[in-house]
Amino acid sequence: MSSYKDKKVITIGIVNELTGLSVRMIRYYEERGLIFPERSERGTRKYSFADIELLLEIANKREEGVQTYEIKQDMLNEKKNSNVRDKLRRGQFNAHFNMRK
Amino acid sequence: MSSYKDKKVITIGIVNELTGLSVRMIRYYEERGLIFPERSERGTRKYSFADIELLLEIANKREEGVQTYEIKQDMLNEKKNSNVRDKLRRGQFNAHFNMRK
DNA sequence: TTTTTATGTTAGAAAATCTGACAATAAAAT
DNA sequence: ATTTTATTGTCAGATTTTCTAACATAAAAA
Repeated sequence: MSSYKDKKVITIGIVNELTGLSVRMIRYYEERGLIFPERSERGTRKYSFADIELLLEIANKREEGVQTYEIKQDMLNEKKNSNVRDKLRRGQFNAHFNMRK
Repeated sequence: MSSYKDKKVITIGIVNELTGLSVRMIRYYEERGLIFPERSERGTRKYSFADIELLLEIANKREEGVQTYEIKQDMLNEKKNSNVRDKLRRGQFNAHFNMRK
């Protein structure tokens, strides 16, 4: 279940070191709804390795000129697709499409 | 190679949360040579998930009344044994014991 | 042309960490 | 029985890290 990859334990300074993204940009991508760090008791941000990988993908897309808004849409689509795949995998695909037949 | 488990990216406050050990104790176990966090540029400690697991083991042994010195010796022995296993696995066992035959 | 996006920078406050020291108790060693 | 070592806690002052909010600017989009 909760693997190391998904545990939110990394502070923003380390994320900066690991991604090369400025602290400003890391916060901005949060503001734009691309990442969702947790917060400690008194408000300091905590990221996971998964977040870091995501930030690296975001950085790549940004270098290609893709805007944060589009990146977000892409991410939402991917999530939707993976949900569909989940349903397929669970054999609910037919159940869904043949409900009334 | 460098998996998430071994990357030193976690600050001592988070280690405290994750292990329940006081910051004082975490530093003390370092002083006693049981753990080896890395340091950031200006000196703040950075731990890995592996370090955290080790700290939990240390905490267990301490609760059983084992002293840090003994814990360290145990760890050194385990390392030695795993080295022996490595050599065995590499087929160097016989080479070692039959050198002069 | 006006608005939005994407960053940088700065300022002041708050949070987190560091080292070193002193204290106290328990346990071990002599 | 006395002395020493081990294991924590706490405190103080300094340093580092992070936070929010604001202002600035160039490029891109509308």
